[in-house]
Amino acid sequence: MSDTGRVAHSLLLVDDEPRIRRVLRLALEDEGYQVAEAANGYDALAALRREPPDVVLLDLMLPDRDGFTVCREIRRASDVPVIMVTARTDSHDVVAGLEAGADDYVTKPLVAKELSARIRALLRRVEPANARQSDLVEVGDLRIDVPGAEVTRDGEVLPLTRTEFKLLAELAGAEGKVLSREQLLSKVWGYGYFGDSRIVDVHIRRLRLKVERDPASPKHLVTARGLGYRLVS
Amino acid sequence: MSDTGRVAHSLLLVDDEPRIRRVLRLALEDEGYQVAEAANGYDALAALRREPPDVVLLDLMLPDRDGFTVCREIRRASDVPVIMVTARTDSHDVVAGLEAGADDYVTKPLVAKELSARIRALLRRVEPANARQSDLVEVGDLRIDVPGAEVTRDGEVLPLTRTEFKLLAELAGAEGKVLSREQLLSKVWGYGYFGDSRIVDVHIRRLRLKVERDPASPKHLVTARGLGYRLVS
DNA sequence: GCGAACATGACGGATTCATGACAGCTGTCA
DNA sequence: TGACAGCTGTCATGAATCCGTCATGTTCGC
Repeated sequence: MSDTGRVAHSLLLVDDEPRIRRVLRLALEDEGYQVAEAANGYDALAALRREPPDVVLLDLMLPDRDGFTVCREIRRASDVPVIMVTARTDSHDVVAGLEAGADDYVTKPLVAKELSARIRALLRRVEPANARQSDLVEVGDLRIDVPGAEVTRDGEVLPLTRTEFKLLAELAGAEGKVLSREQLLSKVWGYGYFGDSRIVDVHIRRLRLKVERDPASPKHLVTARGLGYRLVS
Repeated sequence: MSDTGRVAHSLLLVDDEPRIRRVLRLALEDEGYQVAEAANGYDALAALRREPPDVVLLDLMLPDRDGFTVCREIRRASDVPVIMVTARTDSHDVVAGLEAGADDYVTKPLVAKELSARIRALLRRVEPANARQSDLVEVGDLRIDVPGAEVTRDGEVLPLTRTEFKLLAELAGAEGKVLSREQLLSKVWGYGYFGDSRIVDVHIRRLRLKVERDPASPKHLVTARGLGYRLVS
């Protein structure tokens, strides 16, 4: 539960004013965060899928899209914590921001210590949920070693590729729940992948060929027709 | 996935001013929450043990102990979401409140809509972790695993299709209440569906064939002539 | 007994998924 | 650098099965 020995938390700072970014970045780095920047909504979404941060700090006034829209777009594929950081203090904006999916809403001028405290409070709430994925998952005769990126059956290592492993690990982390193609796409391929969702089918097949004893009638990687796939013991 | 049919969320309102409690209670009940009250830290902790709420609203100025202390005491025994509600706007207090374990910190004078939005944002973040229990519905000898999209009887999996499953899950969520064809149409088929409502009959039949031991005289999926259908144990 | 409401069985179109093939890309190793 | 193997995403095809509709039979309430 404690943060000892943990790597610095990463933030994505989205604001169109270079000066504000600079000030905030310095203040936040001072607080021990690792800060990435984006100047508009488009860049933010790209950065998000390239390297998902622990928290997004989102300004409302952006050159391309407004922050509400960007927030909704983020939420469409990601659960990343979002804090709206803006000069607009009107209560309607606060409500709109939170309704758009933001977790918190703070107004400029900012006090760095307070922002940092709010980030910590949010991380405290979110971290346990992320940590819930245990390091070793056993499903039927499969042992999935997540940090080791290795899957064994009867002590024998199965030669999975990276994508195959990430896919299997996601399904294993969901404890038998059905995951839709879209969920799997955003988790395995990353948020913002726009290709055909049939790619999931293909990789499920490749996984089955390696993981299932009889790939023609899969026991573990089960199809939920019209819904997605799930992993069962 | 949706909250349809969910009971109201419960709040515990901790403030020593009866007048403020009254105003807040009315405003929050108006927003659809179920509100309990406590006038001091001692009562708050007792109420928390007796009947844990979904969210605690905690004033800083309390007659017995200050809010920071109460918050820390709450945290010692519970992960319940806490929002500090206070007149003290000083940034140091905000930081202290959040460091004491609060999830959010809002200052009076309050805008009910904003407070409500912040409560919703917090619940949105917390709910998925708590949701795990209500995911499994048992009706008679049927076990309906909603996230797993699976129904079992005597440990045996019933091969339901997507529509059949959604239909059964809706009926199961209503606990013996009669649901009209129109209600079922809008919940299972979605609001935009304009076809014949007899489609419900057909799927009820298909469900009976798979779910009922004697489909000719259904025990669970009961017809309410002229009204709709209901699921009974 | 009559009409309305529901049950039943059948059918064709539409979805959805499995499967195998293939070309582009990436990283590796000589 | 160039060859090469392995990984990835795309596509076409075919099979399975699901779904909405309809016609007809049955039951229920009055």
